[in-house]
Amino acid sequence: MENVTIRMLAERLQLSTATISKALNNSHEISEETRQRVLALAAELNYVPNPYASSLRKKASNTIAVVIPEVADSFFAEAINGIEAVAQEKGYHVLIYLSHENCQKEQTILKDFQSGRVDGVLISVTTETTATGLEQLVRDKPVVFFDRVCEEVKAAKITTDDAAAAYRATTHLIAGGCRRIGLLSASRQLSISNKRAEGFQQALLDHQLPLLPNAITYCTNDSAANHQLLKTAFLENDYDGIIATTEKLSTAVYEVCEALQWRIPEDLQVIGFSNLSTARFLHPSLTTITQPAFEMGKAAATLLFRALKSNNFPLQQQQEVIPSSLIARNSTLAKDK
Amino acid sequence: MENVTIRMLAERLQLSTATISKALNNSHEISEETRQRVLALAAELNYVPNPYASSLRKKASNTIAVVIPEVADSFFAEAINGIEAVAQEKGYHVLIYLSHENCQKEQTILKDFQSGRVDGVLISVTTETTATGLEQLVRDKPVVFFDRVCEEVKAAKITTDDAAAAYRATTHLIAGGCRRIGLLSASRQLSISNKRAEGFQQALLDHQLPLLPNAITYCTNDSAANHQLLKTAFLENDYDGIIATTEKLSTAVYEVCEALQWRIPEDLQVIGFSNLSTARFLHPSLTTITQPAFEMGKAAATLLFRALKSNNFPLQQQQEVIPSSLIARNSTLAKDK
DNA sequence: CTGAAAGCGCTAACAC
DNA sequence: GTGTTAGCGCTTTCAG
Repeated sequence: MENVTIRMLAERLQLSTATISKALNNSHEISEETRQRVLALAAELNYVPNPYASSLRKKASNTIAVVIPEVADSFFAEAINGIEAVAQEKGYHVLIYLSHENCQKEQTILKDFQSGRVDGVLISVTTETTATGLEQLVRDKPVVFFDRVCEEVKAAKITTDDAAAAYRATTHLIAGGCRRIGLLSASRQLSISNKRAEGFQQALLDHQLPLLPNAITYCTNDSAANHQLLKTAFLENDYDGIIATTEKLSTAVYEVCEALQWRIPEDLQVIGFSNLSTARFLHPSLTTITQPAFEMGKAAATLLFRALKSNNFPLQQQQEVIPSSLIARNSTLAKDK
Repeated sequence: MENVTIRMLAERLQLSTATISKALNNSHEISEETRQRVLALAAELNYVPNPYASSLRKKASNTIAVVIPEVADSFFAEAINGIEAVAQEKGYHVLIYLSHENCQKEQTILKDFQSGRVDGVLISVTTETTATGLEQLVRDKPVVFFDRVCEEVKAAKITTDDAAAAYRATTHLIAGGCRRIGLLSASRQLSISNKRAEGFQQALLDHQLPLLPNAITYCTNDSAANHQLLKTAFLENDYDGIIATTEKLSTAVYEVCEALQWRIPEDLQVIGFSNLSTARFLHPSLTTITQPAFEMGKAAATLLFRALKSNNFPLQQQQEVIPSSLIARNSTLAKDK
């Protein structure tokens, strides 16, 4: 059976394609009676509209893009959930693009968006991203950054309280008796990484603790390389507390401690930014800064759809900070928050 | 700046749109010289083709759909990674749909595929799915099932060695001294669940162990309900070993054991189907059946693209079973494999 | 090697 | 209320 088109419906009902189109789109200029006839026949013939014909004509695709570095990270997985929930409700489709922490790939992806393939974009940038390409994208169409935002670009942003979270994490370690605290950062560029570093430094300052010369270790995307990097850093700096600012780095700390036979929390107290549902079952259970991943995805999508619905919504000025929470467990000694 | 179209290029170069189109598509009927001129101007004006116009005309979208129950599960997250890697390489786009374990939602999603929005579909069905709708889909366009396949439908399938894995898991528990083994199943319908159950039963049989009347607990998608269900099952059946056939159920077992103050592995040995990278750091470290998630996604996508490339590829007959592996850790007592 | 023309399926003006 | 017409931007015969 070949595809049923609006034209076939028109012929069968002795109506024009325009009428059919309007009837199917619940236009108010169509009488209830013909509307019903059209709908009935459409159902009978199992008519399914061709989205591309419609998109071409309307210059709107009912599709949004989600661009993230990777998906195998609880944060992004949950964020996608939040995004998809909203999109499904609004009848939008979700195209997913993984940049694999590769700025080049990200550029290629962004370039494609100039085609009109998507009506809007939700993006969390790579660790290497600069403003290049993003400025243009934001000018072209509705964009909402979430979590890993690009500071330089004026655009809608959903973030969590990065600096405050790191401040709290640091304070928590200090309360647990740590004096030589290290921070593992995912990037020198990423504003959220820098904010976390700032919160960390401020906390040290406020508690009259010196910033160790090698307090901050900048990690890469290569887990084997990171392992080596951390091992060296741990041995050289003799940390008594560490803050891992990503989920992967949190796991890496456990691996390295195992390799070095350092006990957590006796030899090293650990706090990690992580959304792992199993954090409480780790050995020892991991004290976490848990980000509101699902909510952030949902908030970002909601914002995007508001902009998609009304043109005069000042999207670029929207900024939302959703607080994270510190959950104290056994990888740190301070029991309060 | 309004969108650059093929027509604008044509006017500027005093050529026809047909020539431009051919030049851009590297048609061999175009002279190298004009091809270069066209490409140069396209680059200069930053021409980006409209994918929907092209799709409408060609009746092909260069887009595939991935339909999965959820994304917050390491298995699916890794599978997406595998899929996306292949798709990106082939220049395809990936639409993602979450069925949220809801058969109704899944139906709605499948229905949309009749529109020609996607050229092919990769799907892992919900725990409730029946053949309804799937038969039609498979008739309509290339489809590859992965992991959670639908037995009744004749179609390409990528699975892991479910029965064998469960058999091995059971044998492993028996080797560790378990005599009252329970299995936590995600579904009564799902063929992979049933195969796991079969492998389990066969192993008991082969080792002359009786199948407890309540050996198999069928869980739901509601984690609170599951928690209660497991608690009751654990107390009533006094298991000494348990096989959790999904990642979520594995975590649930840890939760319930904590609540009941049962020690793992002394009171209950646990083995879980899980791809969690942190399995080795759980307390106690979790013995797992680890599925080749990334490979399965990759294999499924590769198969789909083969079908998309050549029409006479007998896609529906393709079946691939990728073995899983048992990784013995401290939640079970047997140390061999 | 290049171009003219026809249309993919749908929608939006504008008539009637 | 319904129909006519003219495309959206691209690809594909088929002529030349």
